[in-house]
Amino acid sequence: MTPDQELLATAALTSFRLNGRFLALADELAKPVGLTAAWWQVLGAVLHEPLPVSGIARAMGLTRQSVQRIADLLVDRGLATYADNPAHARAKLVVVTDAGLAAVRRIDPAHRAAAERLVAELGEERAREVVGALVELADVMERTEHR
Amino acid sequence: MTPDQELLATAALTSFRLNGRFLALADELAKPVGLTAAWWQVLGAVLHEPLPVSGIARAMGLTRQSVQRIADLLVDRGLATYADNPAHARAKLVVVTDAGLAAVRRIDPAHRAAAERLVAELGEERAREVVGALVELADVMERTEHR
DNA sequence: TCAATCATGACAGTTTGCTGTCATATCTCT
DNA sequence: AGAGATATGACAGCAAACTGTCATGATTGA
Repeated sequence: MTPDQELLATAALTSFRLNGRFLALADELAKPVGLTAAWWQVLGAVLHEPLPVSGIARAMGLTRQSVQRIADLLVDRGLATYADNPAHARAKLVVVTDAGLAAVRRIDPAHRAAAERLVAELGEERAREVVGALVELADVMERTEHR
Repeated sequence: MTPDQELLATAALTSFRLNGRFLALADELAKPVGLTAAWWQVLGAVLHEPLPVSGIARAMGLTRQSVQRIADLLVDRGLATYADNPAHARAKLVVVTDAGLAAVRRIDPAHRAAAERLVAELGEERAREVVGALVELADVMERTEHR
């Protein structure tokens, strides 16, 4: 493999590892509150502004169908509801309910603790650099692969 | 959310996005050769040295069961075989066959092109920094969360 | 205006990875 | 040597994301 290929391979394999760790952490944080990582993620996407399913999917880089499944489950559990969308008859808005908001709020202390642990480990400044690099890579991947 | 929480949330969401992009890219590269991203990954893990299923799982940060499933499929398709492991009666070694090696080799040109595109986009030096940051973050996550 | 195109949700089926459990092989320690 | 701990594979079931397809609501352009 060329050096460039090695770099890409390392990036990909590391991204897979990292994804696994973040998923595990999210599940760990969400579980005590009765949520899964996916549920938390969808709830988080509509905390500040209600969005239709397809909008959530776009924001998270997932397919409509995946998000639809989760959204239906959330509504079923009373953590979210579907509200009429003035701009679109079929695309109802996913809105967090009080119960959903309360659940997300209960994750907060553990979430904060985990965040502080991570930042402490890397140092404030390095932590920002590292996350910045992550964002830059994701942006480039999205721009590059889309065509 | 505290600034630390925001940073963790950004890192996690970006990691999910990035994971999706790398997966899509890997599938795109592997598909013309009749492989999936997961198959390619497992084959790649045993290209240089045969490993038992559990060893592959450890190397990739996955569970034994996931890898076992893929390995069985690979053997079924003749891309790998199970060889006796002198060190362990039950833990057979996964070995790439000629067909498996040929498949991986056929991915090479597209793999190289994709790698060059990515590095060109970021610049040689920045690309290394970014991947370094990714590795550092993954390492910290693994060290931090494991207890 | 209205026909063609696009966006959205619903439904079905597939893939991949996970957890849990069991039986057995290997290793460790006294 | 042998008991307990650990590693491994097999099997079953579940969660989450994907692709494909269809019907219908929105948008756009001639």
